[in-house]
Amino acid sequence: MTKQVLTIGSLAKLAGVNVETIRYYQRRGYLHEPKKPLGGVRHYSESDVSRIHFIKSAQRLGFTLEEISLLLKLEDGTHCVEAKEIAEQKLVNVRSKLADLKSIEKVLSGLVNKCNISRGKVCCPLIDSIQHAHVSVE
Amino acid sequence: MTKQVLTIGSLAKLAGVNVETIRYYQRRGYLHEPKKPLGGVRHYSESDVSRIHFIKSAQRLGFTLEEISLLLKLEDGTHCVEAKEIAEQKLVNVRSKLADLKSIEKVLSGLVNKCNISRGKVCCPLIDSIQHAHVSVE
DNA sequence: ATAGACTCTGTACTGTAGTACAGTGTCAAT
DNA sequence: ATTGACACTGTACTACAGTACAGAGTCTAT
Repeated sequence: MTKQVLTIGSLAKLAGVNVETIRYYQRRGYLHEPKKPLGGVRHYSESDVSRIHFIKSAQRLGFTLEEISLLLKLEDGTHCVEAKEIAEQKLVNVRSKLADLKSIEKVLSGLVNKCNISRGKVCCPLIDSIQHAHVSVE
Repeated sequence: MTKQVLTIGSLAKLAGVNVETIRYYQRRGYLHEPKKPLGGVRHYSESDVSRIHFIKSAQRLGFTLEEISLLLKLEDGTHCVEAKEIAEQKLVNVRSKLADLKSIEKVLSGLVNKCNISRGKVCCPLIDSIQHAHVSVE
């Protein structure tokens, strides 16, 4: 891969994001904004592509941009412990969401089933259940 | 339970929400706004408490307010099929989120583990992994 | 009658992660 | 030399689900 010089448009295409997203990341400080050569356009490089890939991968793992920006500050690789702590925290977080979703799934499929059972009745058991049951997710 | 007359404040307390939340629901049409007696304050009833409980329960099940408002329009219980369809759609949705979270969990715990293994090394395997692996959630 | 609590109305702000767009400038090809 | 495609700057808007607040009115207890 040659060390190509990229414009914001080609960077966006390579990284698979919108130009506006790049500008947004720059505004928020997640991505540096290269100096603009007088009367010209800014140049970007492969490392900007990597950085955006990093951000996008981390987002898919459920990190917020704020958390990702923390991780990016540890990027030099000498803050393993801190990075691990952030990831562990996130893991706890993900597991709790997972548990929530599991009980939601249970309740919802129960409701849908109830609906199947009482075909033909006038009163909707689903709405009724949400109405009166203390549907809880704990 | 006596048929008490409620002010917006006591309704809020009973339903466990903020006064502003009630006003917000009214603005969005999720809750009716009772006529105001000339120079007085609006009156609410138990049925408003139920409605808010319904909304809150449905939110815990992952419905958005928009979807809940659909369900509320079917409230009379004669639209069971429609309600069921909405719930089934939501179930599909929940299951897909569940699958996503499960793979996130897997990747994340893998990363945290990697970190445990390579104690003492300078380069952080977690950041490195997110950087180079094509961490994907599919 | 006056203080304090509550209500009403309307508008603006919050966070999260961007997207949209107007107006201007620059560049490359025809 | 002009057209078309980008780039730049700055601002405003989006969704979602509320929260906050100012300024006015009203109700209740003392």
